[in-house]
This record gives sequence, structure tokens and C-alpha cells, in this order.
Amino acid sequence: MTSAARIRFRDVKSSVKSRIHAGDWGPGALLPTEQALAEEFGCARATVNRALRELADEGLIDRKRRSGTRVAQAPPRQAKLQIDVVRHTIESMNAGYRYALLARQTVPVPDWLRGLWGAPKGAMALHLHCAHYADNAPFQYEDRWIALSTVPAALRANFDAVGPNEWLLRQVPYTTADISFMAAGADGQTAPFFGVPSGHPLFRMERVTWLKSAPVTFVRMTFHPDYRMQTHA
Amino acid sequence: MTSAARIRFRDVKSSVKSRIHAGDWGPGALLPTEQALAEEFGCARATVNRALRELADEGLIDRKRRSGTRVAQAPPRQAKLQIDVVRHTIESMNAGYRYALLARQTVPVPDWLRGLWGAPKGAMALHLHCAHYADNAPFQYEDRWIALSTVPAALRANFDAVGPNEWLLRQVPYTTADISFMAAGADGQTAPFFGVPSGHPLFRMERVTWLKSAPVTFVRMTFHPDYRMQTHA
DNA sequence: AATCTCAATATGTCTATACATAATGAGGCG
DNA sequence: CGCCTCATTATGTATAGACATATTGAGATT
Repeated sequence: MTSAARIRFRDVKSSVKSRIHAGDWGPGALLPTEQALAEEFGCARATVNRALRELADEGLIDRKRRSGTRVAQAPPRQAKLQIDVVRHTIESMNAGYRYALLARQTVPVPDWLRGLWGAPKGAMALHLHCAHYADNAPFQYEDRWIALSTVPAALRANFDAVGPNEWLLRQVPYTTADISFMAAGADGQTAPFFGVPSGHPLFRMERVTWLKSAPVTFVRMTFHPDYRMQTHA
Repeated sequence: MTSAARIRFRDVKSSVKSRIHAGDWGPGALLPTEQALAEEFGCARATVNRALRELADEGLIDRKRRSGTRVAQAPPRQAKLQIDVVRHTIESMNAGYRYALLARQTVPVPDWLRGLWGAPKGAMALHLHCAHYADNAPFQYEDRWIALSTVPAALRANFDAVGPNEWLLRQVPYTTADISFMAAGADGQTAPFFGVPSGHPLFRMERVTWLKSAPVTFVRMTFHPDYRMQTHA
């Protein structure tokens, strides 16, 4: 029969992982060397190396040259969030998506935003207010600022059909961003939009976006009262 | 002098990445084969393979056997959150950490939690209320449920010194969890704790935890009014 | 025109070997 | 005793070569 199917790095990886989960090696314990594991599994050291490297990426083990490989002290509690375009979020709920541009204004960048962006005095921005509906129920209120120094094309863009988020994704695809989440009370714009009293708790996400180090956009997304953001896998 | 320093996979990776960022290859574009890139960079195919594999892990490119490697259509907007133990969060702000157990009760698992956990009727739980302070200012209110069927040792544990989160991490280190974030109004417990009026918006995180498929714990963590959760690099 | 078969192809993985690099600890020296 | 030096060691990375595997497009068959 298949005397011993060729070992794959996935087998080594899952085998080591389950031994850790089973408690064979407790937190802080020193694992055998790659050499030793390679002999035990009957494979090349490179195969063990790849397995252990991926486990280290996942945060399950810590590796240090010369010292060896140890089980991580604190198991990783890291959450991955998939930040989708609102339209996709809504469509994946099998709901109808509708979008409306509520207001549009070209203004000097206010001081608080100049600080966030690191923009010079006198910089100009396009300020938009947008509404996103799921099956005609208000879903998200978008308060968007676009840095005209970096994205001047925004002035000539018509945001009636396509929302600024999707438009920006096409214009400047590869950006870096800082995201934060918080609770906020419904204000003069969001309270009437969602039909809740002023001060009502709403989930909010803010994102600052740069292209290299040039400011691109700042957006404050406020969600409907029952919204929950969940970790994804 | 150094005629041509040996190429490393990091060099290949960053070179390909910057070409994509620069727009040399737009979204959807087909990249050269590993073979071709290896010749261009003067290195082995395995080196190019590792570079491209990592870029694919980051979501920047899509790879398919025989079809080749393409620049991803939608640039990845994924956020990684580092969920730390509260004590670490507070200590890393250079603030003094203080913890207090407010209430402790053994009760049958309520229906809403039985649903979340998939627990049988009549299961028992330990229900705790805890307070976490940063420099004596209220920081987080913890409403904790522990499944006694899976973690019976919790009955004999003394949660006066060590909080249930850290205690559980030591008892059952390797678990899977579902995390969600939301906004909540201050209630009978949290409003007096934080000194805000009832209904005041507060950021909340809930986590359901299993060991394999056995329920371990459910926790509802409500944060102080100014709390923001931020993405971490 | 529709479907089926098969060879070509790009990525996926493994091996054996080699050298690079960081960290450690032992031994020597002041 | 404290400090420096250096060999040792485990991981980190590169290479050439090989085989595995999914997918596709072309050509053959229906």
C-alpha cells in the first residue's frame, strides 16, 4: 500500500498545531529544532521551515535565531475585519441598494482635518453628504471629505450615480488607511435620517486615507441603530 | 564593487509591489510568469514564488494555476484588529490598572445564551460582573458568562485578584471565537459606572468562545464614553 | 455547433545543499 | 568580578532540479 505518503508542509503544520492545542507543548515551551522535526516527519528541513513560518505568522509560535522556537505565551486574539464597499454589504444581504447624494460643497479644509491629514493651511476639500439605503431603509450615512490637492479630478466628477467611495477606489486604488470604530450619538443629520431621537447610540467607522503620504480622503460612516460589525471567519 | 548584491525575495516583493502601486500593471493585468521574473531579477524561481505568494496572501494579486498571476481587481480593504487583554491595553497607555469583581452568581443559562452557545436545556453558567479601571477612572465594564459544563474549574476559582479573561486564557488557551462590535446605550449597570446618563452612547464588544465545539464563555465588554478602537498597523 | 480528450502550461510543492545572520554562552583577559 | 571575543547553534534565505496539479485551449469526435 501507500507505505508513507509524501509529507506535505500542511501536514507538518496541522500536526504541530494540534499538538500545541492538545497541550503537549504548553505556552512558552521550546519546540524541537527544524532539523529534529524534519527527521521525525521524514521530510526536508525546508518543509518544516515553511510550516513553522506560517504558524509564526499566525502568532501561535515565536521564533528566534539560535534560541529556537517556542509556543507563544498569549494565544493570538486577533480579529480580521473585511471592510467592504457598502453596496456589496447590502447586496450580499439580498437587499436592494440605493444611493443618494445629499449635499456637495467645496470648502477650505477645517483645522481638525488638517491635523489628521497633515495638510497645509489653505488646502481645499470637497465635502459630501451621502445616504445609502437597503431596501429603501436607511442603512448608512456617509460624511465624506476629499483632498483636492491629491485628487483634483473629484471636482469634475459627478457623484449622482456612483458613490464617492467606489469612485475613489477606481481613481486611486492603492492607498493606506487608518480605521477606527466608535459609538456616537445621533446628531442633526443622522437623527432625522435614521428616524431616531437626537443622542441615540449609533455605530460609527472613520477612515483616513493617504496615497503614499499625500492625503486622499476622510470619511465618517454612521450606521443604522441595529448595526453590528462582525468578524469574518 | 558589489557588482550585484544577491537578490532576496523581499526585493522582488517590494519591486513588484511598487510597480503595481505605480500603475505599471493596472487592476486585472497579467503579470509575467515566475520563470520570466526570475530571469529578469536574476534569481531562482523559488525566490520569485515566495515573493508572489506573500503578495497574494496580502490580497494584492490573485494567482491561478496555468492562468498566471493577475493584479487584484479590488484592492484589499481588510483591517486587522489586535484584541488585547484589558490589562495590557491599559498598561500600554502607561496608566495604572485596577480590577474589581462586582458580582458573582451561578445560574441556569438563559435562553438567548443557550441559542448562541448551542447549549442543552438545563446547562449551568457562572455569571460575573467586573470593573476595569485605568488610573482609577472607569475604563471597561465586563459582563461575563462562563459555561460550567466545559469549564467546571471556574466554580472553584477566586476571581478577586485575577480577572476572568486572564484566568480563562490560562485554563483554555486555544479557543475559537466570534467577535462583534456595536454601539449601545448606557443601562442600569453601565450608566452609574461611567457616570453618564442612561442611554448615553457607549462602544461595546461581544465575544462568544468555543473549545472545539463546546461553549466556553460569552462576554459583553462595554467601554468608557470616549473609547475608540483603532486598527493596528 | 456542441462536446470530449489530451497535451501544454503556470503555479504549487518538495528535496538536498549551501551559505547568511542573529543570539547565546563559554572562555580568556584585565 | 566585569567585560570582551569568538565559536556554536538554530533559524533565515537562496538555488537547481524535480514532480504534482489545476486549467485551458486546440484539435478530434459526435
